[in-house]
Amino acid sequence: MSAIKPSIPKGTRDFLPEKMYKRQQVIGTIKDTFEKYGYAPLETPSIEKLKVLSGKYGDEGEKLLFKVLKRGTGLENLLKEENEFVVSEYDQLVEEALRYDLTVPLSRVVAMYQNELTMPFKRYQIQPVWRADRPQKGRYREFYQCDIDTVGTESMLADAESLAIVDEILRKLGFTKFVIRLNNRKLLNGILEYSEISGDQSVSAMIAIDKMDKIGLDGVRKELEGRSISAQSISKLLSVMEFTGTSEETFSFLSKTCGANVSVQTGISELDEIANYTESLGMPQDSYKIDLYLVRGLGYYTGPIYESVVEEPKIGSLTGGGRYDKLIGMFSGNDIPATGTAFGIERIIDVMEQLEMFEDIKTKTKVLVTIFDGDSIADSLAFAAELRKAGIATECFPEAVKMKKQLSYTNKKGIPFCILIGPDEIAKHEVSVKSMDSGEQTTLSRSDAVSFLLKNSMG
RNA sequence: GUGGGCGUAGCUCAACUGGUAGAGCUCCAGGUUGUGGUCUUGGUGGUUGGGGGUUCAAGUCCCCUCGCUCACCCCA
Repeated sequence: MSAIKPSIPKGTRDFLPEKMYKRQQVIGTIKDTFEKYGYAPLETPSIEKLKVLSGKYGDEGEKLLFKVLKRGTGLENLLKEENEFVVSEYDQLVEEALRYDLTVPLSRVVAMYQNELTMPFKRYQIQPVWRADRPQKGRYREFYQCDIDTVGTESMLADAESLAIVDEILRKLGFTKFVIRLNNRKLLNGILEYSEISGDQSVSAMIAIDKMDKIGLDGVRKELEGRSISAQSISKLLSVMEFTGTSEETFSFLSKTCGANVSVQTGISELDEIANYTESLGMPQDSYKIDLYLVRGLGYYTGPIYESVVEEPKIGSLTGGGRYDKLIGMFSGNDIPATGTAFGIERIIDVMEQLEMFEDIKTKTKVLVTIFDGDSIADSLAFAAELRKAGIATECFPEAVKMKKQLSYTNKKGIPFCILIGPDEIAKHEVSVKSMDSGEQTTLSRSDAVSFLLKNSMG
């Protein structure tokens, strides 16, 4: 038998049980919090029409779409030499693609089911998404996203709630050193207008600004120069961007310098509103900071934007989101405002592993019932059933092999207790309970054993 | 798409300037036929990613190719 060398596609992973327990723990915490705030679950198909996805993620994002080859294109015939295969239209080859994020599918859903959904529509969605980029640390081709979004309200209260939820979840998971960077696309646009940067140049400038945390202020300056933005604009832009201070100080500085610009003014008041609401919601005010350098992609954001980052280990953002008031309109024809945030659970888990924030769970089984020999199978199975009836996670070894082997299994699986039922126990209608931790073993009546295990294996 | 690093047992890795492929862990069996985790003895396990070249001789040098990985771009 010559085996195929087993492997999985790059950027994908298998999640073995020990890892799944960690993932479930994180996802469970996130889901519980979402529901506590009134968000309802939604799932959408893995594949979407290419038309739905394309044009939403910018040029770079477009390249990263996993496209699905249409059936019956005749492309297979390319393998036959005599066949000449010509495609005149791209969509002859592809009409579907794998979901790239959860926001665009949501927008599609809202547009499709407008009359069925009660607005404002608050939903959460936890599903895998796919991106065809080169994997690297903290970056995969298939990964899960957890999104919450509020659709149908322009209120900054919805944005503030997103921030509060991010803060609450990160804390619940055990993060202490994180910060939510907060900015506003309107504010950014206004600052660029003030700096007399417009059109293609403003997109270009935003890319440069976004690199701040990687290349520093001088690096940004060089980037801007390299992108042929006038010296005058650069100095005007950086004179604003350079400012550091508290939220209030930043707001008043911006009002003073470029507050005449309408976008700047709107941006500031939106952020100011958010700040007030988060405070009322009881969110610690040092959890976030205004960060004028935050840009967040170039797709569909129109208002407040935010992402949360940890200082160590060095990895991209853990969560990210913002307001996108125009996206749904691309499907529905009329604009429907929306805001929301995505949790990068892969990164959250990676970081939690690196910081050793998990308690290791090897199994959830509390008791293993051994099988002494062929004659005792019925007794073992019956007692296992009794334990399960009492709510104790119990497994029965599936073969009447040597005790040594059954105990070794129990030990390796990390199951805390095992039950031995041999001829002696059966005769007296008893069972022996062995603690794998201490090695202590006692023989009890069956009902005593159940209550003993109930007491010692819970919690 | 661009640039670096690395591919040897299931896993982690050795093998001096080319000279008979090795160790630890895992796994299996025994020491202990009703008892794990420690200890101890033995055993299984390889076309050195693949192909070609140089050489008396290649894991080692050269070329090609595939794969993994890190960084850039971009992003969760």
